[in-house]
Amino acid sequence: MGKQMTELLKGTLEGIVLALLSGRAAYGYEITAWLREQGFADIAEGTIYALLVRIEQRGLVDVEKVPSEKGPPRKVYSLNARGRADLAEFWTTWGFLAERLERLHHEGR
Amino acid sequence: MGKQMTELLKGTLEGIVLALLSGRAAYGYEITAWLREQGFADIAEGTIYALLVRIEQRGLVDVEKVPSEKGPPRKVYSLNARGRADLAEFWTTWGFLAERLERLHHEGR
DNA sequence: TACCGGTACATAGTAACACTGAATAGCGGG
DNA sequence: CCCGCTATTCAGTGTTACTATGTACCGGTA
Repeated sequence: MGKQMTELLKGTLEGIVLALLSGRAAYGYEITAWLREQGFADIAEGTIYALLVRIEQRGLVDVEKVPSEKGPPRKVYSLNARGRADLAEFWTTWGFLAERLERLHHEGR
Repeated sequence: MGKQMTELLKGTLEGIVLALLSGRAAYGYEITAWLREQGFADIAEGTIYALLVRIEQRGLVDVEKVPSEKGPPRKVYSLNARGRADLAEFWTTWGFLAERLERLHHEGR
């Protein structure tokens, strides 16, 4: 993956995962697979698991262990109230940034 | 500044500065002031100077020392060919990300 | 039985970046 | 003569994503 993408993902990736979880509960392996489908081909599993640990420790998600038919038990994450508040704040921050970049891009300033 | 903004700026700030320099040459103090005008109120001066050192060492900009009437000499940065190539790549990467986030935001997935 | 591939999670170490807080230095005005 | 504005630099810190593994459970197959 490009170095630029790596740096741009810092901060963004968490928002992406929170946004996904706002739609439906999911577990790490599933999230990784979904990201790959979305075109984020090279996001390492370890990255996602580390991110999930972080947002859990910050109290943004609720966790439930669910047995799997095909392997070790899944840790299913779902967004709670604090997570939704954090996501809303993320969209605000992102919107601010995206607006300014869009302007920069098209004005060629 | 919000922690989210701090993280979102990683990678983005460099693109912003490169975009600015693609329009006109500028020096650190001036860039900081311009960013504040654009609404990035709390970007530390030290951050910009460190960024300028980085892009200079990567050979994305040309530097010229210009005496100032009001203080120590200015280091004026201008985008060169490699910088323009890097900026183009940045816009591609940014576009990919922005598109996916826009979709996530409006589909509520 | 023994092995392998797919599922699923975890972690130690590294690199990159923005921030904090301070120091240095030139210049003009009160 | 010091204060404020201009202008740059740097050491130390925290956060994040990546690399590279390791662990573990399961079903199928030779």
